[in-house]
This record gives sequence, structure tokens and C-alpha cells, in this order.
Amino acid sequence: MFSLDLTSGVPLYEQICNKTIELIAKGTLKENDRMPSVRTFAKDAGITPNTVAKAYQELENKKILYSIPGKGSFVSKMDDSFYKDFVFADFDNIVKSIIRNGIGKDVLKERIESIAKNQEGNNHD
Amino acid sequence: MFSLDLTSGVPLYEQICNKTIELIAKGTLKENDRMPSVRTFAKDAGITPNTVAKAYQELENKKILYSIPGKGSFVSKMDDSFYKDFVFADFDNIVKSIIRNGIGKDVLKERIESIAKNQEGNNHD
Amino acid sequence: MFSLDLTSGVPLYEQICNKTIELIAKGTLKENDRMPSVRTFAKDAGITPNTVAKAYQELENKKILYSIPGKGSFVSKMDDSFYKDFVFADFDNIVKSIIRNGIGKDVLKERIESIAKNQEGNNHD
Amino acid sequence: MFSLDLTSGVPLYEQICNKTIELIAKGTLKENDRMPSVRTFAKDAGITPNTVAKAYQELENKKILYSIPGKGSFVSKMDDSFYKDFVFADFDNIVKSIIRNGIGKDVLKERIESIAKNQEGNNHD
DNA sequence: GTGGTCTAGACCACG
DNA sequence: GTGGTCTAGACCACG
Repeated sequence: MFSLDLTSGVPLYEQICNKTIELIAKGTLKENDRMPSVRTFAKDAGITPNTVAKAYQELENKKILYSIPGKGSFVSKMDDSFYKDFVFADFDNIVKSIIRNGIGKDVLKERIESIAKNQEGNNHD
Repeated sequence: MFSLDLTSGVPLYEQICNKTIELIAKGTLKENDRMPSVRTFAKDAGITPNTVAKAYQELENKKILYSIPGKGSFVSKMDDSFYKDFVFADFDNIVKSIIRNGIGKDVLKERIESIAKNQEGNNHD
Repeated sequence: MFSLDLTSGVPLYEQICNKTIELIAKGTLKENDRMPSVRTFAKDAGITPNTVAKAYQELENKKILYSIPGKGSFVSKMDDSFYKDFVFADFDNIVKSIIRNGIGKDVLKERIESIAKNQEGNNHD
Repeated sequence: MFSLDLTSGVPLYEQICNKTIELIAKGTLKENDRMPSVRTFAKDAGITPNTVAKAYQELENKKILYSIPGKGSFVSKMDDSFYKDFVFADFDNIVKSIIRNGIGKDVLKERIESIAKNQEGNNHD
């Protein structure tokens, strides 16, 4: 569920953050679900608990998780700004920059069509 | 023309690469145009020539620039794969990841519409 | 009456202490009033009796409660130092630190005015 | 300048954050001032560089510092919300809670007067 | 030299 | 057992 890539250059704690956000966006993780404990996650992934704790704290700062010391870390209630802030933020930025470069919006819509079509066959991760 | 942001977290040499690609996509830089010399660029931007050289090297590896020793660095002829490889690469990746998360393509198209509309008024960078 | 927040980061036993002091300051709890039994409190709040016992012990150390073995825990007689020691202690500390930072006392008085004004409408907790 | 108290129970990284905010509020640290390097600070304070780095990152998340890897960490430009968000946040909360407890605002103003008077003599930290 | 990330531990309070 | 904090290192990219 939380497959990490040690060679990607993306920091491990950031991969954990991104993957968690993705799982919430997908609906796999829901409000008040308990995350794996820092130690369990670390042992399963073969990394140090510190790195998991750093990821969980980052997610807590962003109000995506909340933690109860002695109990565990849990998924927060997602409000309307969740998608806006985390899922669409990068998309919007890149669309802005492409359009600013004089590329028509219809070109982008066609690309989305073709990506969506290709994706249909591949329903594994 | 090559405004850099020291605080953005993006490495300077990478900012130079991105900005160069953007200027080619915009048409500001054209085939066989001469890039500023490493030393001129470095002095103008207030950075070390090493960083500029690294960026030019990177762009040469990607066939975006070619260099003639003793003459300088020049903009390559852009073939059809230019947009595919550099301008759309990030866009495609993020669209794939959003669609993989179960968000419909129509939601993305609407966002593009609204971004394009907002952009119309703001025609400065 | 004793609503607790598991996610606030403030230890449960400390929340119980603070809430008890607040209720005494408000006049809801008066001299010689009997506190709920450790077990009753724990069941009502959905927490372990250990935590309640720890809070009561703490309050007893501070002479805010006194206990009669086999009878229960009771609210002590509040002397003049009660407000000084518990209610105003935090206020004084923070005012000192703000004034030490060179902020004039009139700025603080104005803030109090405006907070008091806002509070008038909202007379629920 | 950054005296820390190992026995206070307040985490070291949080003491560093608070002290930095205090020094900015006082005007001792100004816009674009360079903070001591992570390693220098750690050696001077006799703590591990990790703890200093954690504090600096926390301050960066709060837009109080900005860092340029390879250069150092610097004080951000403080906008109008700085005092509101960091200096007055605790003050406002405690005033609200005291007023909610039925204590008149005039009592608080008198306390401020008397604290300010006492502070005048003590102009050391 | 600088910040950023990570390891492999440790001890703590809370429950 | 849980998260929170900290130690005392390490290596990395960037400049």
C-alpha cells in the first residue's frame, strides 16, 4: 500500500506524504481511519521510525492527519479545500504556465482525452 | 529575462534550464540563436559561472542547445518531440495521477476553462 | 460539563484540572461541593479511571480539592490567592513577555476592549 | 542570545522558535538577517544540529524564516499578520477565557498597569 | 560550508 | 504500545 522508491530522488518522508494524500483522494483512507503506527510502518518499509514520524508530522501540520499520543495517528475530516489545496494545486500551476506560453486550451483538453482513454485499459497502479 | 529565485528550493541550474525551455516554447529564443556566454550570464545574474555551465551542459545533453567551442552555445532546431518531451511531460504526469485517483476528466477540463478565462485579463508575466 | 478534546495535545488529566479550575472561577463549583467519583467521571467521559485519579491528585496537591477516603473528593475553600495562583498566572506571564518585547500597554488594553465587545454577543461557550 | 532551558519541559526546538519570534518582535532580528548556521548554533548551544534544523524548518513552515541551501537561513519580511498570528495569539486566547469566566475587563487593565510599572525598573532580560 | 535527509538508536509522558 | 523529542553521527546536492 505504501510502496516507496529509494532511488527516485524524492525524499522518503515526502513520498509517504504524497502517497497518503493520494490514498485519501482515492477514498482508500477515510475520515478517522487509523494510520499504521510509526514503528509498524517503519518496520514494514525497512526505514527508520524517525522518517515516518517526520512524514506524519508534516501531514499533521497540513491538517491531513491528527494524532493522539499513546493512541495513534488518524485521518482528519477533509473539507472542501482539500482537493483545491493538495490535489489540484500542481495541476493548476502547470496549466497556467502552459497557457502563458501561448498554447491553446484545446490542445490540453485533447491531451486529457487521450490520457483518459489510455488509462481505461490499465486499471492497476 | 532570466530572473532566478534563490529561495524557491528549485536548484538554480534547473531554473535556468526551465526558463530556457520556456523561452523557446514562447518563441523568444529561436533556432540557432546564440545564448549569453557563461560568464556574461553569471555576472548578470549574480551567480557563479559553474552553475550556468552546468545548466548549459544539461540542456546540451537534452539536445536543446548545441555548443561550438570558442564560439558559444546555440539553440538547436526543435523537432516535433520538443513539446512532447519538455513542455507536456509534467502536465501528462499530473493528469495521469489525478485521473488514477478517480477524478473525472471533465472536472479537469472545467478547471482549464476557468484558468484560461482568468489568464486573459493578465497578459503580463 | 467536562468536555475533553483528545486531539488538542493537552494531556487529558491537565484538561480536567483546567476545566475544574474554570468551573470554580465561574462559580459553578462551590466550596465543599462533591466532585463526581473517579469511576463515574471516567465512565461518562469514556476514559480510564487512572487519568481522572491523576487529575484529582494534582488538584489536591494544589489545595483546590480535598478528599475524604471512602466519601469522595470535594472543592476546597478558595482563598484570595486562588485567582492569583491559577487564573491570572498565565495572563501575567504573557503580558510580561509582550511588554518586554517593547509593545505598549495601551495596545493590550485596546485588544481587551475589542475582545470584550465581541464576547458580549456570544454568551454560550 | 539564544539561552535555552533544558529543564523547563518545553522542547528545545520550540524554545528556539519562540526565542526567534521574540527577537524579531523586539527588532533585534530584522528582515533578511542571517541566522546562525545550523551547525554553529548547535555547537554554541551544546545540542545536536538536528534539533536546530527542526526549529528552523518549523519557522520556515510558518514563513518566519526562509532558507537557501548552501547559503543559510534568513529572516523573512514580516507582514501585518505577524503580530496577530504569533505575538498576540496566546494573549487573545487567555483574555477570552478569563472574560468568559465572568472577570471584568477593568480587572485585566489594572493588572497590565501594575505589570508595566514593575517592568520599568527591570530593563534587563 | 550550507541546509536537507536519513540512520539507528534512546528516553519520556500518556494511557 | 503510542507519538514526541533528542542524540550523535552520516552522506548528499548546491555553490
